[in-house]
Amino acid sequence: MITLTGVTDSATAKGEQTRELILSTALRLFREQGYGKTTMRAIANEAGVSVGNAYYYYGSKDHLMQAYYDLLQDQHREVVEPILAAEKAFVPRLAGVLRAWLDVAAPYHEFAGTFFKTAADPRSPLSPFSDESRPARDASIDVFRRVIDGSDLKLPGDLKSELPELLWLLQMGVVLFWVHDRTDDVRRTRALVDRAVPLVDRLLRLTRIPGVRGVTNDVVALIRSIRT
Amino acid sequence: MITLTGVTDSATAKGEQTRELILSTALRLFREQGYGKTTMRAIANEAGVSVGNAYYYYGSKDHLMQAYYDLLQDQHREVVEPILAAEKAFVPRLAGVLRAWLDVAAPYHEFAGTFFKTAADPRSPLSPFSDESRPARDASIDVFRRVIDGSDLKLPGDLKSELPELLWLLQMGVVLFWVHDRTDDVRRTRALVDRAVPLVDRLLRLTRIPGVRGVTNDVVALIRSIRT
DNA sequence: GTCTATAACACGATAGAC
DNA sequence: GTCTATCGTGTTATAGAC
Repeated sequence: MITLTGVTDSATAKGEQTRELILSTALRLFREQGYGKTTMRAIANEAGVSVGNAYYYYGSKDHLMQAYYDLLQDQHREVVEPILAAEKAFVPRLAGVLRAWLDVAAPYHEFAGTFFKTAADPRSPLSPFSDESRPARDASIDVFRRVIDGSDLKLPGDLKSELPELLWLLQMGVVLFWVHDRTDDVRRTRALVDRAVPLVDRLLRLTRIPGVRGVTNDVVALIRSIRT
Repeated sequence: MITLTGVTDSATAKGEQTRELILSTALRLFREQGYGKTTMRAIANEAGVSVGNAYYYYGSKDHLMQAYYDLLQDQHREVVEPILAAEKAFVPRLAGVLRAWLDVAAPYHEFAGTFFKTAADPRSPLSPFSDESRPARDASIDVFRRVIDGSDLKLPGDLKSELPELLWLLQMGVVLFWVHDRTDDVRRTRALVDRAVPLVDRLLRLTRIPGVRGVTNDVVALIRSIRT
C-alpha cells in the first residue's frame, strides 16, 4: 500500500491482512460449529495468531459478529445493483432486494440466530437501533430508498419519504421470520416474501382511495412523531 | 402443604419456598444492579443458598428471566380483569390492556432489554416463538381474544379470528419500543399506545370499504398460511 | 504499530458427595 | 435437596519482541 508520504505502508497493510484473516477464520468456525461452540482460543489458534492479537483487532467475540453483519450488508448492496438496474416496476424491485438478502445470508443461516440474540439487546452497540449502527442502518435504508425512487410507484410525498424506513422494518420482520425458519432452503421465508411483496404494493395503492387517505396521513404523522 | 395421601408434604413445600426465595432474590438484584452485573454467585449468596442449589431450581440464569416473564404475564392477566369488566368499547379495552402491561412491567424496565435478548434466540426454549413457551404465549393471546370478544367491534369472521394473534404481535412491537425508550416514565411509549390504538381501530373499520375488503382477505390468507 | 506468550480473573455451568 | 469443588470460556493483564 502506498501512502501520501510515498512510503510503503506495509505495517498497515499487514495489519489489515491479519484483521481479515481473523474475521474469515472466525466466520468459518462459526459456520462449522456454531457461534456458541467456537472459542476465542480456537479462532486465534486456527488463524495462527495469539488470543491477544485477536482482541487487538476485535474488542470482543460479539464484535466479530458485528463485522460479519457489516460484510453482509456490503455484499447485499453489491448483489442488488443489477436488480435495481434491470427492473423498473416496484414489485420485482422490492422482491428482488429481499430475495437477494436471503441469498447472501444463506451460508450463515445456522448461526444467525446468535447475531439476532446480541442484536436484540437495546444497550448493545450491535442493536440495529443503536447509534453505533446508524451508518450501517442508513446504508441499508438507502437501498430501499433506491427501490422506491427508481420505480413506477406513485405515492403522496409524505408517505413516500417515510417508506424507505418502513420497508427496512419490513425486512427486519423478514429476517426475524428467516431466523426461525427451519425448512429446506428457507422455503417458507421465500414464500413469505413472494406473497407479501405484492400485498405491500396493493396496500400502498389503496392509499389513493379517499376514505383511506385520512387514516394514512395519521399513520404517517404517528411514524414521524415516533422517530424524533 | 397437605397432599392426597394425607401426609404433610413438607419436602415439596420447602422446595417451593426455596424456589421462590431464589427467584425473588434474583429479581431484586436484577432490579438493583441490572442483569449483567448480577452474578449467579451473588444471587445464591444473597438468598443464603449454594450456587448448585440455584441451578437445581433454575437451569440457567436465563431461566430466571423466563420465570420473571411468566410472573409478569400472570400479574398482567390479573390487573386486566377490572378493565375488561368495565369497558365495552374496543379502543379503551385495547389501550387499557396495553397500558396495564407498561405499569406491571415498569419496575423491571431497566433490565428488561436482557429478556428481549434471550427471547430473540430462535433455538432457545425461552423464545416467545418456541414450542416451550406456547402455553405462556397462548395465555397472552387469549387476553387479546377477550379484548375483542367483549367489545363492540364488528368484523368479518376470518379477520376476527386472526386478530388476537395480530394484537399480540402489536404488543411485541410496543415492547420492543418500550425496551428502547429512555424517557421518564416511558412517556414516549405511552404516547405511542395512546395514538396507535385509535389508529388500529380506524384501520380495522376500513376493512368494510369494498375496495379494501379484497386486500384484507389476502392479508388474512397470508397470515393463515404463515402459521401452519 | 503489530504481535506473541502466558498467566490470571470472573462468571456461568456442572459433577458428584452427602 | 443441598453442598463444595471444579471446569470451560470470555476477557484482561503483563511483559516484552520485532
